[in-house]
Amino acid sequence: MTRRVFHREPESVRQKDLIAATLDSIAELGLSGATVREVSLRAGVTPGLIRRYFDNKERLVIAAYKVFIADLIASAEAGCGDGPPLARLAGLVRACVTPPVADGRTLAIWAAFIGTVHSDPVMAKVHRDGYQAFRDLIERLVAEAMAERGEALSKQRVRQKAIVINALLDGLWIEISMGGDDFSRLDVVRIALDSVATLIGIDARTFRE
Amino acid sequence: MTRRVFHREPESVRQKDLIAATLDSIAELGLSGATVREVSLRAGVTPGLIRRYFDNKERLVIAAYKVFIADLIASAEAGCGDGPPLARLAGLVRACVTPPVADGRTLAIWAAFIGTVHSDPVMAKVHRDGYQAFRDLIERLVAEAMAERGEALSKQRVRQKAIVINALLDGLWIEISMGGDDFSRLDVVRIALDSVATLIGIDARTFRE
DNA sequence: GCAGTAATTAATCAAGTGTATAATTTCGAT
DNA sequence: ATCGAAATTATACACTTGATTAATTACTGC
Repeated sequence: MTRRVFHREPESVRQKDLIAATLDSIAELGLSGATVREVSLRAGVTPGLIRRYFDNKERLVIAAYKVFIADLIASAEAGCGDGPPLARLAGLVRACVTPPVADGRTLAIWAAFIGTVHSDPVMAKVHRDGYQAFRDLIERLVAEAMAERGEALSKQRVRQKAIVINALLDGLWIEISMGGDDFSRLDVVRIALDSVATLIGIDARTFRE
Repeated sequence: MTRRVFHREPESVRQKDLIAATLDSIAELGLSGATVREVSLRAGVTPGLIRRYFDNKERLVIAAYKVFIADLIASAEAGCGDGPPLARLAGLVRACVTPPVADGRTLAIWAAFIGTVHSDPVMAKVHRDGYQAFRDLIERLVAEAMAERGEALSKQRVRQKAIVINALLDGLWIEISMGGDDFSRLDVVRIALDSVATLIGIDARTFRE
């Protein structure tokens, strides 16, 4: 019986491949479908390698969660561009309600992970860190945007606005990604922008640029 | 070796007990922790009974999901009271951001279930039905509330407002239930009410009653 | 009281899981 | 070319899972 041929890969690409295979498995089969065998199969590798690179399956999942969240925030942040604050805030809003952030696959993976947060302290920490990073981003943008308009708000009020905007974006993101509703992409962006404009008390037309 | 003593129960109460045990298991241990053995242990019963009353473990989980969603919507609906439309909408908002709807355990169970929706068609249907029921409720309340204030909106605009309010409530619900932030209950209700008032374009003071 | 029926238990099974380890192969250094 | 170290595979193990079935028990109607 001849063994299967294989070729070596540097540690970084093997890790990346395994994480990608993990996220694929979770997206298609759910967390319970992301078994060691399924993941290694998708990565074109045998189960033993997972142990080599991640020790545990648990650590692989955690690593995958970290990468997933980092990519998600990076996508959102990339949508901001580098214009004036108000435009950056609008860019963030748009990014949150359009692919690749607002997307069925993304939501599926997010949902699978979220389901573990309450009963797994490590996953909880990963979640908390990512969540805080995102809300800090919003908070910063809101503060700068209001300052740009000459309306300096107290830290308290900025924080409250950020909380509400964050909640709205989260909710819209879920609704859109779930795909139950049948609004076109343009509608979605307009609704999101108008709502955020209303919430921070500026003119919708101004905000739409 | 003497067998353990047991007593018979009517079908309805056994089913209810098993479902309750399932939800408890999921809340504390996650979906993967809700094994047939764990559930039957919590229900004070042996694993065989699950098969008798639900055929599959899968059907038990689906039944539990249905009950969970129905209870959740019932809680929200109960918060509406039976006053005028605007007061009912305010009641709904308050209910969504306070226990037992906004609550760590509730969120944990919801999250666990949500993680299965994308890869399980049956769970997806249960979710869709519950989601639609909730948004219909909001849509109805918004329509009546606006009519009460003499501002009759087109179906389209009511629908859009309902989508946005629904998203905001979802997002706030998640934020609050997750418990990461440290706002007091009064703040939460006020923030939610003010935000919804702003979104539907009425005076916040009026809305707070 | 007693018999019969239905609920419940107990025990077992096959399949799938994560993990461990030894055997093999690849590939760079020499 | 070849040797040696490191990456990868193959195999096996112990355990947990959901499912199945036969034996037992509790309750109902008479």
